[in-house]
Amino acid sequence: METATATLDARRARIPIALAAGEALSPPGGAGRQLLVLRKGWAARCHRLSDGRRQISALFVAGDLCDPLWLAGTPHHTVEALTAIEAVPIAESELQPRGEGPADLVRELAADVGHAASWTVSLGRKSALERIAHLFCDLLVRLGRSTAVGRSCPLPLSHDDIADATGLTAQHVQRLLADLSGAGLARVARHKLSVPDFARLARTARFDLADVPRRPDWLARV
Amino acid sequence: METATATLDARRARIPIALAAGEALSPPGGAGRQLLVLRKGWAARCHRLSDGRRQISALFVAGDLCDPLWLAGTPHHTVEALTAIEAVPIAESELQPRGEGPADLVRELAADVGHAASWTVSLGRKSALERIAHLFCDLLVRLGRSTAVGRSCPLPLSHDDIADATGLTAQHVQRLLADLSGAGLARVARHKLSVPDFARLARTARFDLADVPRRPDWLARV
DNA sequence: CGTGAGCTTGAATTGATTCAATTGGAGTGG
DNA sequence: CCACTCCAATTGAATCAATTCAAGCTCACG
Repeated sequence: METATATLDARRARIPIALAAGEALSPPGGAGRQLLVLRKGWAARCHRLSDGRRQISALFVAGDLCDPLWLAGTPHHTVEALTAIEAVPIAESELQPRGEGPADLVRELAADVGHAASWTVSLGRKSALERIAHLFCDLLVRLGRSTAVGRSCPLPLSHDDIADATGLTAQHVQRLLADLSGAGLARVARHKLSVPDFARLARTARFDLADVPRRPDWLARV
Repeated sequence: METATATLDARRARIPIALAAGEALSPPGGAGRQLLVLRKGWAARCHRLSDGRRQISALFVAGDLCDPLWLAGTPHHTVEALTAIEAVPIAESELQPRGEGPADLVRELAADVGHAASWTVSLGRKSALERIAHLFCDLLVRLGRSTAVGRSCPLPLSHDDIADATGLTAQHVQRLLADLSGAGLARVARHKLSVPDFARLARTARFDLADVPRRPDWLARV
């Protein structure tokens, strides 16, 4: 009983980490390997080639476990805050399944593998327009804005960010955003994404809902 | 003591699954979720878009855990044998960390996420030539053929397969293989890949060894 | 042998990039 | 309140990488 209370207190005492846009996130130190649970803001996992080309391989939004890749060993990438960030550290040991706990880190990571695979499909076989539409669908779903008919969500991404996530150039992104807007599929203005008809956007993106990992409840409670 | 022996016997009694080239692998039934450890042959995780476009998001070779994605839930992809296959089932429970066991499935999956990210970078930001070179480097390393200077490995992939893994067309793959061969970087003939100078190929591919998951020892012992 | 899948080659086309300005908007300081 | 700056967004033109379409070719296998 005392131990349980102590643990609870320790959790309540968890100190949030705050970062400004542009700063880099790194695995918090402390006993054992640690990850972050993103509370507020957006972050991106960035990879840079020797000649400067950049690719974003994952976007993190509030509620996401960040960064699963830190569990694999020496990171060869950076995680950059795209907006002001607030995050709380969580030890790997707290994420392991134990006793009655539903802490299914394995399922979470497997879902991440699936999510990464769907980006692979997008980058490998979809047209530029489909890729951007796919990205928007993915984000709407993950932000929990996909159940209503008229949908919108914040989109604190520059054209450069979108380009680096979709493997395009910022100029081409700009042209395609104009196309999407003209077709009434999606409109981006002032860091806000509006999608009048999600199903139609999903169809043009050939987007599959099953590819997006649903967030496990236990993560929100740590 | 008796329990340990029984477990050992059960493991020895594990019945290998054999499949011919072209057949589809599926998660073996039985108590609990099960995966396969590939013993012989090659397989590919394939995704198909509604209009027929195909993307390969992972290649599996002997020793690989196949398919981690089965742990995530309803699979929305297929795993196809590219050659004749031999594989043994393994229960998820056997892969969980327990007591003294080093069965670190979490680390394994995290490494898979990293591996997927490196494909994302490849597809998103590398040229067609770099992508193919990247694929070859990746395979050489995973097949354990990367430590010598003159290297070669079996390559039971058609141009179509390579194209679907790299997001290109078979015709373009053909032209680039000719280029690679002409540049003395890699030669493919009769289902065999030969690389005279791995370091040079890795450099043109901007390939990073750290992106390739090293196979944990315990997997070979199940 | 004959046959067909996979490989090879060429020419025309397209989707996306690159380069080069120009415009717009938010923030700063006078 | 207005100039000034800076960065992001927009637009156009030229170029390029990769695709598409269309033949042939080769060779492993029945």
